[in-house]
Amino acid sequence: MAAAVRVINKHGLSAPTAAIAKEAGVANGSLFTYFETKAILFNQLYLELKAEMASAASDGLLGEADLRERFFQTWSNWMRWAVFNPQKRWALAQLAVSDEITESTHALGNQAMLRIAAMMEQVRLRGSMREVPFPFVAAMMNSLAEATMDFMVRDQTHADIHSKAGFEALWRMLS
Amino acid sequence: MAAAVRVINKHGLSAPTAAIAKEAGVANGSLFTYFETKAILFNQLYLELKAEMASAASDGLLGEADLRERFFQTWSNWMRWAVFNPQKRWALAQLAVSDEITESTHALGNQAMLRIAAMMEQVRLRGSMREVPFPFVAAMMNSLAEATMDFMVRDQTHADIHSKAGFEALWRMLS
Amino acid sequence: MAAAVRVINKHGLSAPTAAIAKEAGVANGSLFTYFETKAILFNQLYLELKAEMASAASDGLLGEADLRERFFQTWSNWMRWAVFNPQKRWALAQLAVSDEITESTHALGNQAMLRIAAMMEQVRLRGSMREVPFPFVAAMMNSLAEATMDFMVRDQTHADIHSKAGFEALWRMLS
Amino acid sequence: MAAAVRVINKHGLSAPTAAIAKEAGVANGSLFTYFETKAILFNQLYLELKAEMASAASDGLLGEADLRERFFQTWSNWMRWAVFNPQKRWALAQLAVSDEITESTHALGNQAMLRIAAMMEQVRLRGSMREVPFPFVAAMMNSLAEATMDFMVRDQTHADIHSKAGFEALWRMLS
DNA sequence: CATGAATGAGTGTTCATTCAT
DNA sequence: AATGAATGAACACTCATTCAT
Repeated sequence: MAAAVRVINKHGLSAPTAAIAKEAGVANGSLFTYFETKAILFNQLYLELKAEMASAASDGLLGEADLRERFFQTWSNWMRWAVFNPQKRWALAQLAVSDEITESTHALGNQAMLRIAAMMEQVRLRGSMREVPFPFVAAMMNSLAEATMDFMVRDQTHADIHSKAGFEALWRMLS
Repeated sequence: MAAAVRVINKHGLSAPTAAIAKEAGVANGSLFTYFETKAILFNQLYLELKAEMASAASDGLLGEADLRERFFQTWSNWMRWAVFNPQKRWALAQLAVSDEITESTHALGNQAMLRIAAMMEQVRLRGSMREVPFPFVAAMMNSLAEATMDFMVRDQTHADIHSKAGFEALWRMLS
Repeated sequence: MAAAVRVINKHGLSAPTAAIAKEAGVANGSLFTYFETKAILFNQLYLELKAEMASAASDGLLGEADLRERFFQTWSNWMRWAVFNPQKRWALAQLAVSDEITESTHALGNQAMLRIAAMMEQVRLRGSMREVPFPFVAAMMNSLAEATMDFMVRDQTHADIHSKAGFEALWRMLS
Repeated sequence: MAAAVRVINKHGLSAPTAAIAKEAGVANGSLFTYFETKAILFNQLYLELKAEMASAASDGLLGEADLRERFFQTWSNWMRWAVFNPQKRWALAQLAVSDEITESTHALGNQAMLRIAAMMEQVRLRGSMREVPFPFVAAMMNSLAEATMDFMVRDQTHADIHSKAGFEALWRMLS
């Protein structure tokens, strides 16, 4: 998987399976012992990366803090993961838009984000977007997160400022 | 170009040039009379679609209305174009994330969005995001637009409601 | 023809007809008004270059001088032409080994060399190679000439010395 | 390699890799498992053929015989190889003038001829060409050999006579 | 289970030649 | 006669996948 991330960063999604195998230090064909298909490998990688990202976001949450604080901390974790794992993030972003990732994989991936989504849900239900369908709002949150990550990676010196700005924009949107 | 849009919707960006040529009703090699390279074709297509989208968004603007109204109308036009041209939008979205599209093409594409960006700028400068860099805010607007379009296309019955919800979320974010 | 020489020097014998036409300042298809086929163009070019080379070799011959002197002058002219027309010579050399040049073209090309051959013949008939078939000896002379030209072009500073050495080798061979 | 020789004889240097693969009884793409590139295949083939030719020439040399005899035997072997391997020789000749063969391959190829060259060198140093640069003389010897081979192949009935005539011409030239 | 050579369909691109204007 | 857009066969090379060892 780590090898796949590296090779995807070099070659995009057209990364040859042979290159991935080589990077992983196994033989050409061995890759297909573990993943019947390139598409299967990619779907699995997508889930793994999404899970890692979600888990990183939920890291070290203090239960007692108030909602905004906890939400912000989650958001910060999320953004930090992106900045410290640019290769993984890039691979994840590429996979997310690829048509190799099936509908059901996308659905499974969203489940990994459940804890973050739940937090957002609390904010949403008491704000202006209470009538807007949950998946729509979730998609918007995601898209703001993506935009923020992009900007943080591009301008790392002010990464924290951008992260904060992104969160505040999200919060305002949900309020 | 139209043929390319159709074939990209069928095959993704790995659409064979031969398929595009056939769809366009010309010979295999004729495609390369007009576009030296597949990448050149894609870059040009990206610009064309982006321009069409931007122009559709700016359509029939009433100069006298107040800012929010004019912004909303632009947004509505934008969203409507997406809903009525799902294939073009899909192709555009695919192209936007492709690494075949050069930096300079992206820059040129953004120029097409100048009028929309200018409108957003007016809102931004008098709101909470006045300190946030313009390109960051533009990226956020774009990402909200994308999310909204996705949702509208998926649930066309309530397209108008979603469009409105998307706009209001954007407005709140900028306020 | 001149255009063809230039383009052949750039691209070898796989020189696109389109490039030749462009270099000649005529349209793509016009080339085929004058030469039905690329092969026909090449055969004609071969003859033209060979004729030019032969004519250059025979230039300004003094009838009164003795055989060796006249032969040497011819040889010198020949070599000089090669050094001063490296592009033409290169094209001619390429064409000579190409399988696009027909047997009959080769035969015609040899006729252009008749005056040089005749001179060689005089030397041959009174020397050690009097029993060796004429075409064989002609081929040998030619091959020595080619080798000499190559060396002269590669080391132009001592072109004259190499030319002389080549001639003397030839003369010794024929003696 | 043998397949390549055969196909080059049929199609010239524009021999399709697919044809070579088929002739070799392997799949289209397998060829590229062994030779990354058509050019690499050709360079390698050139070296192999040149080495074979050189080795054939040096075959069964008697150390005791005098220089002229040994040189003649080498020459005879060389010529015999050409007559008995016309396809290989043709391929080698084509490759030698192709611009696919790199400078360094040519250099390596010449090393294969070292033993023959050394013998020639002995003759040269005691004869009229002692002042002429070695590579020039080597090129001349080669060109005479080529001319002789051509003639032998064309008129096989008198192959031996032509071979002898060629050698004597060379010897005279070097004397 | 691991290997890596073999496969062959598929791809972007080139180019000699044609032909309507 | 001149044009140059159109043609489509041809080609080198790639790569996911298989399978004998």
